[in-house]
Amino acid sequence: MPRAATTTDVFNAIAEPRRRQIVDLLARHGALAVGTIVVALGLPQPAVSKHLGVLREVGIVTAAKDGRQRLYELQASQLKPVHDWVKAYERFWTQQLDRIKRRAERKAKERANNPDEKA
Amino acid sequence: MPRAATTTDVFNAIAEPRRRQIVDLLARHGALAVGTIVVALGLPQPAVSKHLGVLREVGIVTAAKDGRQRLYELQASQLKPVHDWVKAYERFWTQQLDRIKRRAERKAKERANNPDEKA
DNA sequence: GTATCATATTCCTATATGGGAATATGTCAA
DNA sequence: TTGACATATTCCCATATAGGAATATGATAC
Repeated sequence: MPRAATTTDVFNAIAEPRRRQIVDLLARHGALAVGTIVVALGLPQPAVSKHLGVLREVGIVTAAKDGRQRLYELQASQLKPVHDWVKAYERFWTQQLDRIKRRAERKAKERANNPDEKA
Repeated sequence: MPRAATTTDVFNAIAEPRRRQIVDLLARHGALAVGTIVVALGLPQPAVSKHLGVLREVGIVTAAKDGRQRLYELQASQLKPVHDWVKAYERFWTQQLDRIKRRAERKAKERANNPDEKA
């Protein structure tokens, strides 16, 4: 079996760096025309259209006609499954940071109590 | 250009549902032998070994020899980039939930004030 | 209608799968 | 050494790209 299609779920859709760039861009600027994205990312227009097609199929973006342009808007809520999954691991690095922080504070306190002691 | 390799970055590595299952399993149970994962997920052993190989290559897991077994341990901190990226979008659905909640509360208050009014 | 602008689609290609089967490697036990 | 056990690797295949080039579609202006 080959790899699952990028259009089957959000995890596959955002595995592509360019698609994440498009998402980021739409998050910063609201709805954008394809041409704007083309200019912003410096990619060929067909490439952008294809990536938008993938994002559209999984629901991460929606398109609205506007004259001869098409405005794409982010539907960020579709990213929630990714957030939910990875959030479960948040504690692993925040704990790590906490440990480092506490150790640093303890060391500082030791230094304060014993100013002449060597490391 | 084909799709990027699953070993190029964490986003690609976790795009595979089975690999996320393995990550979840290791998160719940600490270091596990390959055979344990095979039994837990009901996958063929070579499949599990291959997925572990991908996860190992991007650093999400590490392997330690233990007799004739190999114990795989999660390195959850490697998932931080994913969390960092998607966290930026958290506000989109929490805001949404806030709005829904506020609206529900407002409606409830209205009903309390006008018990006989129709919807 | 015709030319033009904006976007989507099609066709092609090289490549990266993920699964299954078979096999290789490595380790321990007798 | 030999055999059993645990895991990794190799080979093969069907499928899904992502990019480039060319073209199709759709809307607007003239």
